[in-house]
Amino acid sequence: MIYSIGAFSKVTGLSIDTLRYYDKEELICPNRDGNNRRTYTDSDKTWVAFILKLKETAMPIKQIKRYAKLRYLGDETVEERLEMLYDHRIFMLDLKKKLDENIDHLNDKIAAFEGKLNKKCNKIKC
Amino acid sequence: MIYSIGAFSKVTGLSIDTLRYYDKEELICPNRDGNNRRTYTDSDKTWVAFILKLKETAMPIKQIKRYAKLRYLGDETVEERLEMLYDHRIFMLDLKKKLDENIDHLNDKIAAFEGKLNKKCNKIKC
DNA sequence: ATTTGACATGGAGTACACTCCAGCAACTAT
DNA sequence: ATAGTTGCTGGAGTGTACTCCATGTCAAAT
Repeated sequence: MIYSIGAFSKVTGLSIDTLRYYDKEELICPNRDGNNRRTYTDSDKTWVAFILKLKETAMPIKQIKRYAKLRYLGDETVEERLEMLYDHRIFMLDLKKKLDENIDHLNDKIAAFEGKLNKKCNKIKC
Repeated sequence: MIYSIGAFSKVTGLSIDTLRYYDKEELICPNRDGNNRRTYTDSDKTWVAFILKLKETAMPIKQIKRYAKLRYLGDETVEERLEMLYDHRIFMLDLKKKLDENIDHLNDKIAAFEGKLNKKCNKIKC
């Protein structure tokens, strides 16, 4: 299956401008047809899904770009990419730890507020 | 305990420029001394710690600002702030879900890569 | 034949969250 | 008294990740 930029925009949810921006940044490198128009494949679709996952966990474009470069270089770069993924896993586990702590903190905060509200309610007899 | 902007910058780890920016944005509103210099208190320290937690979980400045406004208005705004915290908790739990999914996905990806590497190793007999 | 529509490019503009700088005031140490 | 340090303001500049725009090409529809 081959997609024009408009069709690909629809299936990925990325805007046409964003796709062109990603092309310029060499994040997603589509082929071109006889009229110099970008042609995207299903393999690009898989790749976009992965990029979006990396982005969801705050991997900056530059780093994704580095990964993309390695990916386009082929199988010889598997080790290097694996290293990147190991690093990213550490980053994500750290993020998860922080997030869990923050959720705990938020729960404490909410409990404190609820206590405060109850006292207030008692005072005004409701 | 009262802190000058420089001292407060050191205890919070926020740069002097950031503190002035947060003041301008009405996120942290320090008092001023006779020479119009900002004076921060220990209560501001607690507040900064909370702001940093909100920021760590991607709450945008504008939203923190709204919270700050309510906070400076005093106890009558507790209900409203509690609402914001409830919303933020939902946001954070959602973030956590996404993050957990992404970690799972990353683990799968890593496992796939490791399999690929092993095959390669077998091919070249190492 | 011309209009329409999707696509192309280069470059400007935007939002966010800072970060830096020029120019000035006031206290502090020598 | 002069230099140094710390602080003040307003405004400009930075990096990231888009987003928008003017202008132009090409194939298909009318």
